[in-house]
Amino acid sequence: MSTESPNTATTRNSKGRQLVKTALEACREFVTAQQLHTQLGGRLGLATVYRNLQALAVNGQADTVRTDSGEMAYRHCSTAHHHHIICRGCGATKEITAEPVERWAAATAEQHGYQLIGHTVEIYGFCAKCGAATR
Amino acid sequence: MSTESPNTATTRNSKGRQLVKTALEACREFVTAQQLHTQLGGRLGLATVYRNLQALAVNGQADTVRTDSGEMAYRHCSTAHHHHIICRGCGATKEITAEPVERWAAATAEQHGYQLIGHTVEIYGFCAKCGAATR
DNA sequence: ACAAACACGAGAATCATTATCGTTAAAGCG
DNA sequence: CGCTTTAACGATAATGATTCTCGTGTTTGT
Repeated sequence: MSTESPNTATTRNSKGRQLVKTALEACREFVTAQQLHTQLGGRLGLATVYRNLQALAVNGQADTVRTDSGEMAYRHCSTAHHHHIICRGCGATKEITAEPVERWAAATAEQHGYQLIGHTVEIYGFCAKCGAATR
Repeated sequence: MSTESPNTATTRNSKGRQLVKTALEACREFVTAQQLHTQLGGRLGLATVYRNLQALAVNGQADTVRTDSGEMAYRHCSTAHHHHIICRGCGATKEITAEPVERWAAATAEQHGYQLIGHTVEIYGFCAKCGAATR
């Protein structure tokens, strides 16, 4: 080895690595490992999809979030991103932009001496319809 | 039944309900169902702990987040809350206050006709130490 | 082209969470 | 106050996502 062994990430330019990366870039949205595996139609083993997604995340080439149901979702990094507002009643989801938060996140990271990688923002509540039904 | 059946939430004032609620209030922090169950020392079945925590969450008496490892964590609602900035290198976590975001969340919810219940905000990056090691 | 190291695939193992179902105990009523 | 109804409990099985294992196939460096 040269200077220092990197980390958990994969290093080779293998079939699986290519497929996962390409497929992830093709999706403009967050996808789970399972979805990606299905989408690849068995051309790649499930475990391999997991491995490569993790590797991409570690290498900073993918962002990760947790879905509502606790699954991990990945998205290719350079995609313009947005956040969600979720209704606890009917599950309706709207995309929202969060520019003030983006700025705040950057500033806060800096304040604490962190190099910003990413952030997670979600708002949940009751939408107009469900809010009315609740009262 | 009287007017309308509520929802998935528990309605009775049962042993389990009491225990879970009290234990949750005692913790000032987020706890997982498993932790709470352990903490109760088997005085309550695991499934029951899950049931009651969910019920509290649905009733708006508890907030929920997902831990880094994907587990669900609950916290009694009225606790003053904060967010976290997490280092992807060493896992170090700092508490941060996010007043601007709180306000933004409230405003955004209103804009979309939602009754705000809660939100999730997390920032991740590399802390000063790990950031230096990476470059 | 060859050897060594890494990545792959298939399936087993984990672990949190949910569902099942017979039993126990609240709540309301006569 | 005892009875009936029905929600909640407990133990355990089932589910589902993710991780691990290990033998085999590929990529890389020389």
